[in-house]
Amino acid sequence: MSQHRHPGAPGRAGAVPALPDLPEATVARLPEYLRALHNLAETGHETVSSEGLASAAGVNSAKLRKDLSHLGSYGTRGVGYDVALLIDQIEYVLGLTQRRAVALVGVGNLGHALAGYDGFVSRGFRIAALFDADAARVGEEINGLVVRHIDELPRVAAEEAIAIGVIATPASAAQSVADQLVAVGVTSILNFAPCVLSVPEGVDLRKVDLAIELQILSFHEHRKASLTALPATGGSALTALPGGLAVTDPQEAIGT
Amino acid sequence: MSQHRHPGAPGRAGAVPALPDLPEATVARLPEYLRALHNLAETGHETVSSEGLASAAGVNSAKLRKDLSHLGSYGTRGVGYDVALLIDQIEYVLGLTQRRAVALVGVGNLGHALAGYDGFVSRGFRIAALFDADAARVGEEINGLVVRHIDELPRVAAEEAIAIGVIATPASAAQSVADQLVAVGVTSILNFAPCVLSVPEGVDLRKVDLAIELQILSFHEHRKASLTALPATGGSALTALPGGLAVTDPQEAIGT
DNA sequence: AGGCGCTTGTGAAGGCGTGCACAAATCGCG
DNA sequence: CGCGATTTGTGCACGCCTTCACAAGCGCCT
Ligand SMILES: NC(=O)c1ccc[n+]([C@@H]2O[C@H](COP(=O)([O-])OP(=O)(O)OC[C@H]3O[C@@H](n4cnc5c(N)ncnc54)[C@H](O)[C@@H]3O)[C@@H](O)[C@H]2O)c1
Ligand SMILES: NC(=O)c1ccc[n+]([C@@H]2O[C@H](COP(=O)([O-])OP(=O)(O)OC[C@H]3O[C@@H](n4cnc5c(N)ncnc54)[C@H](O)[C@@H]3O)[C@@H](O)[C@H]2O)c1
Repeated sequence: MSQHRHPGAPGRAGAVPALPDLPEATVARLPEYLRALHNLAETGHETVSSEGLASAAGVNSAKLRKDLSHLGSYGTRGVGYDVALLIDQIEYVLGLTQRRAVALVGVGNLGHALAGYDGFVSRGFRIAALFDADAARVGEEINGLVVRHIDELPRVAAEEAIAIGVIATPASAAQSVADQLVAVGVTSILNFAPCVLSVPEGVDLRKVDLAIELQILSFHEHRKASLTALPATGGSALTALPGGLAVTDPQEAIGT
Repeated sequence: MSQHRHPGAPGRAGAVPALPDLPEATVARLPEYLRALHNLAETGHETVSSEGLASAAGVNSAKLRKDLSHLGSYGTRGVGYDVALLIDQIEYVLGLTQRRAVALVGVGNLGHALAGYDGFVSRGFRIAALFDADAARVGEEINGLVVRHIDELPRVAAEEAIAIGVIATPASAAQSVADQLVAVGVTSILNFAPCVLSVPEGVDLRKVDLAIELQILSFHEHRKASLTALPATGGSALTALPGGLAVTDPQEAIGT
C-alpha cells in the first residue's frame, strides 16, 4: 500500500532512515534469516531467491518475502536478494552494528558455559562483564574476563554502556538481580532462571526456560502416544484430526 | 466452537480420559502455570483464584481461565481452583507422570551445564544417558552418569526408552545427530545448536538459540534508542504509534 | 432459606499472523 | 527491441489467539 520508503534509495545503506516498526513475529525471524544469509555468503552466494533463503531458514517463502518487505524493497524481481546488502540491512535493523555490551550475572554452572560461548561475539555482541555474589567465585578469570562482585555493578555500568543483562542465577535471586540491572539503566534482560520477573515498563524481558521446552515436547509425546495407543477410543476431536500427527510448527520465537 | 469434550464428564479425575487437543499457545503456557502452582502449594495455598494464579504466572486472568477451561472444569465458582488438583491435571495432560527419559548429546561447554542441571529432575524428567563423539570425553562421569560414545546410542536406546533427545553439539554435527536420534526412534528433539534441522513428520522439534534471543532484544533496544533520540523525525509509521514504546509483550511480568 | 458477593466459564469481537495466488517488475536472449 | 521466464511484493481471506464483558454457579452470612 502507499509508497514504500526506499531507505537507501540512491545506494548507500549507511545512514539509514527511521526504523520501521516491524511485527513481532517478523522480528523474531530476522535473526534466523541473518544466520542463513551468513552461511550463504560464506559459501560464495551473491544473490539468493526467496525460495532459497526461506528453505535455508526453515520457513515458508511467502512469509519470508512479507517479512523482508517490511524493511523495504531490497530484492530484484526475476533475480532475488543481494546477500551482502540484505545482511547489512538486517544487521542494521536489529541494531547489531553497535556490538552491544552484555553483562552476565551468575557465573555458576550455566553461567560458565555462557561466558565461554563464542556465539555472543560472532553474532554481534560483546561480553562486557561477569558478576557473581559468591566471594569464592569473584576474581576467577573466564575467557579473559574477571568475575566481579555484583556490588560493583553500578560502577562497571558507569564505565561500560551495558545494553543487555543476562541473568543466570538461581530463581530466588533473579528478581533482585533484575532490579539491580534496571537500577543501573539496563533496559533489556534475558532471564534463564525459571521464574516470573517483573520489570518496569520500557524494559524488555525475555526468558529461556529449558524445563518448559521439555514439558512442551512431553505434551506432544504424550499426545502422540495416546493417539497410537487407542486409535479410535478418545472420540470426537481426536479422531477428527486429518493428518494425525503433523508437526505443529513450534517456535514462535515469539515466541515462542 | 465445535463441541467441547469435558474429559471427566461423569466425575472422577483419576484415570483421566482422552487427551483434549489443546491450542499450541495454551500448551506453551501450561508449564508456566504448573511452576506457579508448585510455588503456591509450597507456600501453603490450597486454592487459588484465576487472578492470583494468573499474576503468579505472569499472564492475563482471562487467558488463564480460557486455557484451563480447555482441560475441563476444575475450578469452583466463587472460590477458585484447587491447587493440588490442578497440579495433577496439568501434569497429567503434559505427560509428566511418566518421568520421561532424556538423552543428551554433546557434552561440551553447554552440555556439561545441562547434565548438571537439577531442573531436569525436579520438573519431571530423567537424564538417561550422555553422549559425545570425542573419545577424550567418553568415560567421564558427570553427576553420576558416564559419558558414552555416540555410536552406543542404538544399544542404549534399546535399553532405555528414550523419549526426548537434546542436542548440544556444534551446529555442524547437529543434523547428523538428529538423524541418529530419529533412527533409534526418538520423536522429540530439543536443539541448542544454531542451525535449522530437518526431521521427518511426526518428530517434534524445538530450538533454543541464545543469540536469537539477544538479537531480538537488540532490535527493541535499537528501536527504543531511535525513538528517544529523534522523537519526531522518522515520520510515517513511527510517529503513528500510539503509546510510543510500550513493551511489546514477550514474557512480561505483570504480577507484583 | 434466601440473598449477596465473589469467581468461573464462555460468547463474541477484534487483531495478528499465515499462506495463497497473482500482478508487477526485471533480466536474458533471440 | 520485444518476449518469455523468473521472482518479488502484496491484496485478500482465513484461522488462531487475545481480551472484554457478563451470565451462571457457588459458598457464606444472616
Ligand atoms: N545449569 C543449566 O543447564 C541450566 C539450564 C537452564 C536453566 N538454568 C537456570 O539457570 C540458573 C543458574 O543455573 P546454574 O546451574 O548455573 O546454577 P548455579 O547454582 O551453578 O549458579 C548460580 C550462580 O549464581 C550466583 N548467584 C546467586 N545469587 C546471586 C546474586 N544475588 N547475584 C549474583 N550472583 C548470584 C551463585 O553464586 C552461583 O555462582 C538457575 O536459575 C537455573 O535454574 C540452568
Ligand atoms: N556454550 C553455550 O553457552 C551455548 C549457548 C547457546 C548455544 N550453544 C550451542 O550449543 C552447542 C554446544 O556448545 P558448546 O559451547 O558446548 O560447544 P563445545 O564445542 O564445548 O561442545 C560440543 C561437544 O559436542 C561434541 N560433539 C561434536 N560432534 C559430535 C557428534 N557428532 N556427536 C556427539 N557429540 C559431538 C564435541 O565433542 C563437544 O564435546 C553449539 O552448537 C553452540 O552453538 C552453546
